[in-house]
Amino acid sequence: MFKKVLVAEDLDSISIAVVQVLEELQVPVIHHVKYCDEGLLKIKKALADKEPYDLLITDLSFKSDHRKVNLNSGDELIDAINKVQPNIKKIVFSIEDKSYRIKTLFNELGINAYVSKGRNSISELRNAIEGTFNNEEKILSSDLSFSFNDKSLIEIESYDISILKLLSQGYILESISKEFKDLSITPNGTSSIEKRINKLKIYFKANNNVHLIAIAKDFGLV
Amino acid sequence: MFKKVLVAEDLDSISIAVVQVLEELQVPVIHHVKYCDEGLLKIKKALADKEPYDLLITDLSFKSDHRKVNLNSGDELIDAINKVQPNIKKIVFSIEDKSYRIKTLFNELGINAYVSKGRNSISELRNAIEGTFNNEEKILSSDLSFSFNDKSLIEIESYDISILKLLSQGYILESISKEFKDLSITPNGTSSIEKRINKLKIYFKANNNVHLIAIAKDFGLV
DNA sequence: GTAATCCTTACGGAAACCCGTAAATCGCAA
DNA sequence: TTGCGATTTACGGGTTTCCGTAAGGATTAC
Repeated sequence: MFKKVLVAEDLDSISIAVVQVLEELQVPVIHHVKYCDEGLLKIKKALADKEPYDLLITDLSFKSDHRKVNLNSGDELIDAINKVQPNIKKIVFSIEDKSYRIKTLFNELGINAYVSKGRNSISELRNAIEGTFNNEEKILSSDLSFSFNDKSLIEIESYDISILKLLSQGYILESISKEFKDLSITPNGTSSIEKRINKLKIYFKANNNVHLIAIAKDFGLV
Repeated sequence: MFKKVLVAEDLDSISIAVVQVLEELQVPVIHHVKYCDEGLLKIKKALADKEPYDLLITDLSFKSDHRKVNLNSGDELIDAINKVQPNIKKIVFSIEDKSYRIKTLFNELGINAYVSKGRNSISELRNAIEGTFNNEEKILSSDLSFSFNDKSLIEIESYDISILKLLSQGYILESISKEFKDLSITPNGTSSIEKRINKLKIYFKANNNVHLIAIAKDFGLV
């Protein structure tokens, strides 16, 4: 079993249960942080001491409070860790259940397992830890039923996300066009952007822009 | 201390910790349900058996799964319980931290304490349970700093929420007006609704309707 | 080398919005 | 009843979205 595990989870009510699972699995060294920044520090320190962690279990969303932080989310934490210790095993344990979000975690951040917090997530988490230790690939808790071949949501690319983001910030078509020109993102004609928004509206069955953004928010795209 | 407590919480990772707290407080009977419907059933059963619960601790949001349910949220559960056992003490334990939401829980559903899930929520929860037992009123976990006299968000009433809801569902002004006429909600002229939306835009510093809905979503108003 | 296709951009009219002003209605008190 | 103030509704013009059509440019097929 893993020898040294780091848990990044802000909610104390949840971390208790996670640590319990690790103890049951006889992991000798279990560390727990409530902020992403702390997590990165511990990883770096352990590397410098030549006693690196072999597993990270992290949440995605962290509450913000008075404390000023650099890393705001589990995504950012993983990204930062990948730069210093890319070979560490990574399990994400989060409430998120949108396939779009989860797919990018596997494909872009190279996580080993995803467990969604739910009614039986503790046993799912245990399975994921054991599976990861046995080098299984792309472990998904069983209540998530989407397939990695499902092209439906993966077709929505970062270009679309950018449009949705700007729309949700109150930009009008013309401003988006200008912004894209400044960032040299193409296509950037108002008409092309308009067409793309139209496709999104058809795809999401939205009546208008307002509706579209509401749906995008529900899907966690922005 | 309380004699019989019901915990309604779908995430197993959290309920473990909540039950632990209750055990530490020497509560003799602790029951736990993962669905709101079950919760209501247990309350009714206990009443019929003349052994009613004296405390309810519930989450607000419950994940939906294959199971068909009547009650979808903690709000609905509390509302239903209030109809059969209004005198039961009620503590809400949720991630939600928007003052608007929390105020309505106290004012309209008559809860006794609100604890927001956070980095030290377990001790906060313990305090809330003890405070509720000692008949303290309107207990709020300490990381929530808003005051009940703060008029800023409470001014947004259900009328505004209705408008935002319909907007987020893709309704145009005219449709909203018609809908309000059907439901005999006044004012219902397109112009009045327009004006109200305008106020909301000023209040939330939104550039347009799209922006407004994005903000409303972030605030958890819809 | 030409044609077919796709992608980007442009244009125009109708619908919906945005925003200010003016008229109508309602509640209340003199 | 009358008059006043506040709220609700109506109206109008400018802006943006919405949606179809089409021109220009790049890539691919033949």
